[in-house]
Amino acid sequence: MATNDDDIFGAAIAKLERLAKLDDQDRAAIRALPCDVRSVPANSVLVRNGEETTQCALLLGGFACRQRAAGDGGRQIVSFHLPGDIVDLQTVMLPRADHDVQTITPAKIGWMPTTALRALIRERPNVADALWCDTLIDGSIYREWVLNVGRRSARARIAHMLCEFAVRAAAGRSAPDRIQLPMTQNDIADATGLTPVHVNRMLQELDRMDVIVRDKRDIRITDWPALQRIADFDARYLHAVA
Amino acid sequence: MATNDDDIFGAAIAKLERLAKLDDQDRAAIRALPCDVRSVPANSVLVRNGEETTQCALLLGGFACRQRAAGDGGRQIVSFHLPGDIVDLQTVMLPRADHDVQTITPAKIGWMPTTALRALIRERPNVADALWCDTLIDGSIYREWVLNVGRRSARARIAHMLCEFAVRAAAGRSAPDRIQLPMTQNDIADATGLTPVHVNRMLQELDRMDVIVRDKRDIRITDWPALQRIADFDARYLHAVA
DNA sequence: CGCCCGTTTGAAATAATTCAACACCGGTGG
DNA sequence: CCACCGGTGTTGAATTATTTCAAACGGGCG
Repeated sequence: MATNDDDIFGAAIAKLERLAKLDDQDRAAIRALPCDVRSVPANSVLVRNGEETTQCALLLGGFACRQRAAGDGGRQIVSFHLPGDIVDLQTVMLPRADHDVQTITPAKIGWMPTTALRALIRERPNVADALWCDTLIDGSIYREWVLNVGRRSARARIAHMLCEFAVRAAAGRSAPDRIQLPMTQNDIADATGLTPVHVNRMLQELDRMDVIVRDKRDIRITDWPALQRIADFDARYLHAVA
Repeated sequence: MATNDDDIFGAAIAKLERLAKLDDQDRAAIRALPCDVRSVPANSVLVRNGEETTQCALLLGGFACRQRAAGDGGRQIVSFHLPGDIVDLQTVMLPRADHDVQTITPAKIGWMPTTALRALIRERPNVADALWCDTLIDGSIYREWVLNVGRRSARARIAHMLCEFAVRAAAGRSAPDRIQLPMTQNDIADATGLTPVHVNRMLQELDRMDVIVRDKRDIRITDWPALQRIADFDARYLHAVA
């Protein structure tokens, strides 16, 4: 079971394994999935609102975001995605996408036919459980985001986004203290429902408050408890991703 | 297959049937679900954040909302629920609740053991498909809400909430023109991330703009296209609930 | 070198909040 | 039967968080 260069499913399996018990057959079935690997530049659209899809994108490397466009041209990022995430699992059941998914860095994508995923789900109940858990956790994250943009101050929203990203990037490992943000301040603005200039000012404020220190997009969290407090962050909504 | 008084699953089955093909055995299996029916007053807590649950609540009559509490005492409603909704489906896979569910009117609830639901999902793939679709649509609605509170003006947020509620209440039937809101302006405020007084002013504004006319909580939509335009509402995110 | 993207800064404008008071209504109890 | 009461809705004025607009900076890259 050593991870070799071809084990593109490593991160994804590790993630699913945190959500449900998988046996050897389950793992083998996942590894047997046909998967077309491609490298794409930043800002590539992986899923487009309204389109019908026959392929599912597994994020193998790099970062992506899920977003909805407002009628006035504004956009709202509704989630960020890390390596190991199946970025459009809902197209397995709901073929017509209701939003966009876009890479925010250069990324490596594994494309899998939805039919193969569907078959996997029917044949491997454990995998189905894990994937269902995954969508439920996505739902939980969305709920937290509604709370975040709906009821928290600008400063708290940004702190919260940092907290979430830090613990998700840690992926089960502990104590996230340094994060390399893949997204621009503009992206943070679109994720928190704020203006880029206000995001900038709030980041400076968090810096002045000595809870983070910034070196461009490299952020060191110097006071994790304080950041959590400011953010009103309670990791339980992530359901033991940690 | 005539609906009798005991057919408490009518609304739920109708809803699932809109999401996936069900056969007679599927329907029979659903109807065979053990279900303990109770009437509860308004503001009853059905699911409490942090608690482990062994029962799932099916909303048979009345209305409920799903909400998260902010650390400062504020609350954010993240969705409303109508008769036929399984109000805490995620507890089937994720036993520990990450939010609250509360009735907003007197309601009739059918309590079902999660184990029975879990067994149903394992044995009836069609039902599993329908339920999965349902959770995916919930996710889509959450995404729309993130956009709503994150990027739209107060007026648009409230208009959007009205639009969504109107088409969901219509449940497949067309042209919703009159809706009886079950929630207070305070609830609307908590759902849109606004203040109760601002909600009040915006409702008045929509009234003055002649797109709705109000008689306490009874709202007649007099200009549906205009309301949709103001709301930036596009029903596709509801995925053919209509 | 020059250009573009992302970041930073300042000042003015505004949407929404806050606070406080009042009207209304159905229900409850004296 | 009336008086009171809490919850809901409404109004006004002052305050504030955030936006808007505009301009400048810096650094990586062709």
